[in-house]
Amino acid sequence: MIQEKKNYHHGDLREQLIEAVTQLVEEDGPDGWSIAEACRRAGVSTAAPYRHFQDRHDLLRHTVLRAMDRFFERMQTAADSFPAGDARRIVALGKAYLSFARDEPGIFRIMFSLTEPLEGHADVDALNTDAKFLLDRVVAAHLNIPVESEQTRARAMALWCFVHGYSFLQIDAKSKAEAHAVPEDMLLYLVGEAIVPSDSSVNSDE
Amino acid sequence: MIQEKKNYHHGDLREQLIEAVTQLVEEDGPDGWSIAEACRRAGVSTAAPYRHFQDRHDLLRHTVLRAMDRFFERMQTAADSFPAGDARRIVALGKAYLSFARDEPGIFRIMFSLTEPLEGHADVDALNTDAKFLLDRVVAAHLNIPVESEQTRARAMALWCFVHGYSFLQIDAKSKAEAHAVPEDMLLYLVGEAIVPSDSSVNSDE
DNA sequence: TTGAAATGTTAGTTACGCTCACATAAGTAA
DNA sequence: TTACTTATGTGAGCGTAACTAACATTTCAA
Repeated sequence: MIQEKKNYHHGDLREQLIEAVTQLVEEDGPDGWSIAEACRRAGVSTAAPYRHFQDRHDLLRHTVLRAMDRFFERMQTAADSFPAGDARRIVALGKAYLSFARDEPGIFRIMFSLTEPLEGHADVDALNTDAKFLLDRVVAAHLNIPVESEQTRARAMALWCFVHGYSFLQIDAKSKAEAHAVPEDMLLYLVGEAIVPSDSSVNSDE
Repeated sequence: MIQEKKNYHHGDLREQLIEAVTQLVEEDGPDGWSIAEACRRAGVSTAAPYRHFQDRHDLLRHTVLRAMDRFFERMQTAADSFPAGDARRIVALGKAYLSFARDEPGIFRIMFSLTEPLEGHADVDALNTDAKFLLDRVVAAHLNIPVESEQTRARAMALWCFVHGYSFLQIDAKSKAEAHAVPEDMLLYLVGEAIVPSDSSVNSDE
């Protein structure tokens, strides 16, 4: 994927640096990457990146932005794969979240470690809001209650937290037997049923 | 707390380095600390730590071990504050988890970021197992079903994941309005009721 | 008392982040 | 074309951090 430059001008350095960092983060861990190594992979000097990124942090931020695109894309695809109200839809969303965490644990960690560098960035805020709304709509449709109710927000939040926590615990303890003590599907359906029951017994103003 | 050495031999360097790192991690973020800065605070040269720790990673690992002691202590205290079966017991546990994350977000993040460096270390494994058992017992007592049932393990795991995820999301988005969109107590009781219902309608072999 | 073990220091190596002055290429207007 | 501007890359060099090696000081125990 990453090819060294042939001419004096690289032509695609900005993108390839992001790509290189994306790889390095998975290979060497969230802290194991360096601008220097990314430069080696792209075949440029260590001063070149500063024509495209302000500093180390800025490069990482843009790498995370790319990752968030991929992340949200998966969530959207999962949401589209089942009709509203279908119990499998929520599980599919959870699994999309989980599978991203498993596929890209390094960048996943960084996505939720960076606070200040992403704050205020319109892109990320919009992305977050989109994801939140997506989940709210799914939950509301499933429970057949208004999107703007407190019940919807609370239950969507509960699901979000659960999947987020489960994802983290999974990638932290990947090889530990403990992680698989409870069958995944059982857990997902148990939580889904508990927080967003199929029989729609939830009242929006309860 | 941290006092510079007066004599040639510091006397308490090992502990003070851990203390310094603990502080630095909160002040400058999980990646913002350095051996050099910790040395400055302890008043020793930058070569001194290597008499007590193998390398940077080793120092961090021991810092995390201390943090885990504090963490588990809180959980234990919370568990002891209410009798078995009392609904408030589970909420208290969740709040203890959450309050640690809020009080020491830096070290909290590191606790769950380090994978390899802690793996295989008997201390940490034991600590993790203890915490897991504690939660299992609380859940089993509350539902009045055996500790060793799959229902117990699954529901304890679900609670664990939820609180873990909630903690992370909280410290990530501390200043964001979104984080407080749902009242905390409402969320905790909603999830508690959903996963571990008070009316004990859960059958251990369902 | 005396030698070994523990614990600290100074100096030096390597790697990285970053900047500066300079080089090369690409685009634009005459 | 030519000439000017802008974009993008290089090499050299600075400061800092992790780590090591050789040496110094203290403690402890035989």
